[in-house]
Amino acid sequence: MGTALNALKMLEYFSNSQPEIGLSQLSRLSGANKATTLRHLRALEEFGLIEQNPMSKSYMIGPAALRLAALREIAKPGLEGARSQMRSAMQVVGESLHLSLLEKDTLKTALVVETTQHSVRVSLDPTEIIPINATASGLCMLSFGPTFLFERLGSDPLTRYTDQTLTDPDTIRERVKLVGRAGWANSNGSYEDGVYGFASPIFGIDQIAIGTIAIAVPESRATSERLPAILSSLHTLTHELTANFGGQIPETFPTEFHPRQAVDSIPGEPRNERFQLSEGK
Amino acid sequence: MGTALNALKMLEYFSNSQPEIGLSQLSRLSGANKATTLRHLRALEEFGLIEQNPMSKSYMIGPAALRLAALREIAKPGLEGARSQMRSAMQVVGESLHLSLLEKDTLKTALVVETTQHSVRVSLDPTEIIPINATASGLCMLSFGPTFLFERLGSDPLTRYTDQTLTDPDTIRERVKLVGRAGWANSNGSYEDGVYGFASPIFGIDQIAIGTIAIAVPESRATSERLPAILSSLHTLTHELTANFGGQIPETFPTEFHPRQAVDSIPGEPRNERFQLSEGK
DNA sequence: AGTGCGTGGTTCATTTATTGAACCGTGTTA
DNA sequence: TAACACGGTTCAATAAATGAACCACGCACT
Repeated sequence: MGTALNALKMLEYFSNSQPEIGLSQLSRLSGANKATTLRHLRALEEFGLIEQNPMSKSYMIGPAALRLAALREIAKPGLEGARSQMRSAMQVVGESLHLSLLEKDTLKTALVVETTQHSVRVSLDPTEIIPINATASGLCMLSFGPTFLFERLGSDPLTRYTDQTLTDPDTIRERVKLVGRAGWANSNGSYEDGVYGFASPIFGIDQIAIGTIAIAVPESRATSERLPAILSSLHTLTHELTANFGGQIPETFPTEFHPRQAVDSIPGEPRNERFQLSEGK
Repeated sequence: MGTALNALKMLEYFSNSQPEIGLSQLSRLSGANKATTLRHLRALEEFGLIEQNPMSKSYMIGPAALRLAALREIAKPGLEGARSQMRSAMQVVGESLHLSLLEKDTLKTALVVETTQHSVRVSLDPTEIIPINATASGLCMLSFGPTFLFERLGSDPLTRYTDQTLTDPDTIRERVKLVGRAGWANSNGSYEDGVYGFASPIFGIDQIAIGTIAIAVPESRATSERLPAILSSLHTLTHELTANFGGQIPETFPTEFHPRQAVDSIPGEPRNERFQLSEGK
């Protein structure tokens, strides 16, 4: 059941590393018979979603993809799509959300959705540049974003915002490693006192983060029982937003987010009803 | 025959003016049964090429389009695709081809493919800005491009390049009208003496020209018997390149190019073995 | 309240297109 | 020269797509 879908699935096997695929190879990859593979390719080709290299006889994604993408942008401009996804996530977790995108070499706020459920909320300036050393989003970007961000860490002095702010490049590198394993990052008052941040990456087509999605929780609501809900929202947002922007999640990316994999805690603070984030390390 | 293709054809009905379509309406548009329409949409939705607005229940192009477009750019970057299409056209007509794209408000050379079949050929400087009043490409752009180009015609003085160059805005407007009906434009030595130019538009997603494709013929080979071949090459190039850049041909665009619809001739020159371009007017 | 119409979506017997093993011709490699 | 992998084709068997009728819902107009 679902011939059309099976045909479309042929498109899944094209990737950055393998933009052209031959008939037999695609037949092997998809597990379908060579004849059916060919039929599917022909159908896709007629529509323009597949193009055959007349020399090598191998197949690649066709120009119709561009037309559809342009139409998509009309139907749902990138940020509009992101906004509605963030809104529905906001309904679930009841906290403010914050989408930032990497522009050149700085992480900039692209979209803010504030919670409508609480009067005490984290309000963020939408014009702000996100400091890479002081926020969960920044750690995420260092871990999943372009390597140059990580490499030149510490070449410029890191600004201190609160007494929790990380300013030592080496400790930041350590945390970034943990973020890479966990898939998400958190920060506790390292940018603004009383604000707990949780962030996960949004990937581009090349499986490198193009931005982050973050949930900001005021200290008063930062109880550990709410953490699983936050993380699961974050996880689905990473997938939805990556899809929304036309990106691709790396295969190595965690399939779920574990509360115990937090990278930041409040040193010296006794375990209490607040997030106990680093006990599992 | 071709279920997958029928499913994909559902995507054809989405447009700038109609980015969201409901089930019944799409069923009517496509002529397919409502049940099959729904099945197709479901298949496309599962792949991500269709997304349903949960509120209005109507459908729109999905985020997978963006992913595919990004893959397409990897497999065949826009200009690379254009180059190979121009090469094969060059093999057919045996003349130099010239792709220009509108950048801001000037028409710039993007790609030049010179003929390999003749030693006498038209060579074009690839860094050149194409004067809109003196070339076939310019006339095409005025006719099919953004309206502001046409509207502010004559607000700046028009440069004269040869004694054939058009510098009077009113006569240019007259020619542009003809080009709009014909679908293609020609120029005879209005930019450089001895060069016959033939151009047709390349359309963007909004059915407005984003550039032009031109064939440049040296006077020595400008015989009228070669005109049909040139025009048919131009016509297929308009379609291929428009597809290559993800654009869409307007419904009103001519389905073929007629030699008699030429807009430019050599005033005063007797009819001879050269192109007799305006005799049909 | 009721009536009619348009909507999105479902059902199931009928029809029709999809499927895949085997096959062909060609080019490459050993 | 022989074996192999490639792209592509054939055709009987089969499994999937199809569409008329139908349902439930919402809305506008009497």
